[in-house]
Amino acid sequence: MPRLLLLEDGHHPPEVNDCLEDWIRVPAPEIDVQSRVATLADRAAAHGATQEQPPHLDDDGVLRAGGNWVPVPPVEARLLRTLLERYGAVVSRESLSRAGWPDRAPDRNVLDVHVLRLRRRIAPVGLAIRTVRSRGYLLESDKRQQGVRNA
Amino acid sequence: MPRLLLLEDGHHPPEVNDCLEDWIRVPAPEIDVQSRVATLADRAAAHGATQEQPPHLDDDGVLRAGGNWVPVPPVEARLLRTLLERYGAVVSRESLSRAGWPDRAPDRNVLDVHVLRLRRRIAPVGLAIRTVRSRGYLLESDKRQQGVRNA
DNA sequence: GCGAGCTGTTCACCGGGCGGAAACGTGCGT
DNA sequence: ACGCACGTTTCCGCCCGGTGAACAGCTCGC
Repeated sequence: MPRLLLLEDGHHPPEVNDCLEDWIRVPAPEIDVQSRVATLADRAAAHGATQEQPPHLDDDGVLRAGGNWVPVPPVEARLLRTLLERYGAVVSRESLSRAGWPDRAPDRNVLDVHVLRLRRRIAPVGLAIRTVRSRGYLLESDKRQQGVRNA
Repeated sequence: MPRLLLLEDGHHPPEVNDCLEDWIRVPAPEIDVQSRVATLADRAAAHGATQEQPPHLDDDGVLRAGGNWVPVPPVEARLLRTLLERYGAVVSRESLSRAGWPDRAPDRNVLDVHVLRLRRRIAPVGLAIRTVRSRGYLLESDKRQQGVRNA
C-alpha cells in the first residue's frame, strides 16, 4: 500500500493526503530514494502493527486472538462472551454473574475464581482482563496499559 | 510541531520516524518546498483533529483521554465530573465540595487531599488541575502552560 | 469398574485500593 | 512577620478483590 511517486522534470508535485504516500523528483541520488522508501516501509509496518483485529470466540468454545487460539470451557466462555460484547468497556460483576450462571446467583468469589482462571487462560493469546474497582471488569489487549504515558 | 528539514548538498537524508516530519534538498524549486510544507500542515491539522478528542468520564468511573484510560474511584469521579463540565474554566472549591460530598460538607483539608489524589490519578492521561488561588481549580490538558508567556 | 484429568465450587487468607483525619510544609499577600 | 490558602505526607480502618488450596462431580480411556 505505501507508494513513492517518481516525478519527472517539469511536473508539479502531487497532492499527498496519506502518510503512506510520498514523491521525489528523478533523477535523484540513490540514497534519497532509499531513504524515502525506508521511511514509507517503516510507516507501513507501524500501521500494520497498530491494526489489531478483534478477538473472536466461536460457538465451540474456541477463542481466537493474536494469531493463536485457546479452548475455553463453558462457564468461562459465557463470561468471555459478555466481555467481548463490550470489548474495551466496563462490564459489571453483576452482568458477568448473570451471564455465567443464568439460573442462580453464585457466591461472591465464585466469580472471582473464574475470572482468575479466565485471566490465565486468555493471557497466551494476548488478552487481559483489567479490574475497575467497585465497577467491574474490562477486556482489552494486554499491550494497552492503563495509565501509562509514553514519552 | 511539523518540521521540514532543509538539507544541504553533501549530507545524508535524516531518519524520519514521524508523519509530521519531512526533508528536502536545497536549493529546490519553490513549488516543491511549498508542496511539502502544505502536506505537513494538512497532516498536522488532521492529527490534531483525530488525536485531541476531549477527555470523557463514562458512567463506570473510567476516564478516557489522550489514548489511555484510568479508573477513577467514586469521590474523585464526582469531583472530576464537575471539573469536566466546566473544562478549561474555574470551578470553585465550594462547588467541588458540594459535588463530592452531597450530604455533608467535609473538612477543608479533605477536599485538598482528594484534589491531590485526583491530580496524580489523571496525570498519566495528560490532564492537569491548575490552582487559581482563592478562586478554585481548573482542569485542562497538561501540555498547556499556565502562566505568562512572552512572545 | 476404576483411576486420571478436567470442570465447577467453596474456604481461608492476604494485599491493596479507597476514603477520612490529623499534622506539617509551602507560598503568597498584607 | 504574620496569617491565610493550599499542598503534601502519613496513618488508619474498611472493604473489595486476588489467590492458593482443597474438594466434589463428571467424562473419558483403559
